[in-house]
Amino acid sequence: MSATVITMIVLMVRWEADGRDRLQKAALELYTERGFDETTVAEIAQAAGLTERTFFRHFADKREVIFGGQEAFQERFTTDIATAPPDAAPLDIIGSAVLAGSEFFTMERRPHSLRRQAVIAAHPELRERDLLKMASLAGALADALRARGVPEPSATLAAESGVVVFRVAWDQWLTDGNTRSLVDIEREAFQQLAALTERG
Amino acid sequence: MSATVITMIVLMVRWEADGRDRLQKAALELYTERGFDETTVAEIAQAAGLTERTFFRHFADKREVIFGGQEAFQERFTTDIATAPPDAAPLDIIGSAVLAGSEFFTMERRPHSLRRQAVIAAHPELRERDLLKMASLAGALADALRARGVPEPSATLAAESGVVVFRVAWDQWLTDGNTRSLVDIEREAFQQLAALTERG
DNA sequence: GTCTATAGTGCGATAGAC
DNA sequence: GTCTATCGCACTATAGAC
Repeated sequence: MSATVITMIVLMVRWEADGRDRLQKAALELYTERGFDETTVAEIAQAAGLTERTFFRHFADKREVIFGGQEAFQERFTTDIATAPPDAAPLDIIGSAVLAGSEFFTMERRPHSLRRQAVIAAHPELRERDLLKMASLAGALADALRARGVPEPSATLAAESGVVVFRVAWDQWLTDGNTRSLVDIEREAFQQLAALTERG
Repeated sequence: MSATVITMIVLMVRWEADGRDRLQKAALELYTERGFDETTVAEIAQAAGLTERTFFRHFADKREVIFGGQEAFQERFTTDIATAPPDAAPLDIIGSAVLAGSEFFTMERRPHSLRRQAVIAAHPELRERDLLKMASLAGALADALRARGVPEPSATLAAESGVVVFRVAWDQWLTDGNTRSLVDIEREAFQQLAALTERG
């Protein structure tokens, strides 16, 4: 057994587990049970065995604790864009990127996503933050397109359209009783987007 | 002259002008000069000759003061949707709605929009709120489409796409040195959106 | 119009890892 | 010595309750 492993075990006894993780779990639980406004940061910290001050070392504010791992999330969507075929249409590049990023959200992850989404939907403050995260994703997608030479405003239009499809598909995926995979729903949504210019 | 009119005049003398309006003007000025975080609600209220308590009677929070008149804004976009031709494509209906709502923003209004936008862009808290307002507009547009019988998810996809075009065009409209009208830029952006499926 | 809870910040101290 | 995670205390401002 290496010294590092021993150290980790010692730390886990002292700190039980990664503080950040514990804070996120405690927050989701408390926000679900009592609601966002009725939960204080002190309560979350206490439930995680930490202090209020430590909470704010990990998360800039009370909302942010629900949106952990945004960097990893964003990276799943953007990594493949640089290596897409050089002559591909902007919306096709974005389509592949959205599908690639969404593969992570398997059916096993659906219950957790559902719990998280319920909390977000119930609190405008969290909905706001969610929209900002989606805007950040759109920005990252647009950046990746521009790096490939796609000019403005096409890059932004394609990126934002991709995020729209993701959000619409996401909501459908989490709809009561749904059994279809997220990528499946997204494929259909991209087709419906293209069909929008046809007469109804 | 009715008693109500006399009362209104007396009140206007007593309050100098509409309090809500003065608070908005003072807030925009202070947010521009000092920044959002460095400005307290007490300072805004004082600049408007009112108390802190009165500020919160008019606006739910410190951000909301920048987003006055959202209802009127939203209505300009949604009113014409019900009377659009019955066989029109969803995205064409939305296109007309966005252009109709945008006509309000003439070149004379551009300087004010520019000042407002600069403050919003500089402060993530305000950007968040702006995104929520845009989401609200998208929701209203989708509602209007559904009322016409456009099914989901087409209604939401079309509405969200329209708001994407509006936002992209809005940014271009406020770009340094721009002389084109907002609706002009939007017309082009809708075409570019349709062209997104073509190979680049 | 006054009172109060709590979100969020600044600065400093402690303690362990390396 | 540095770096990182934690806690402690004092403080202000927002926002809501009374």
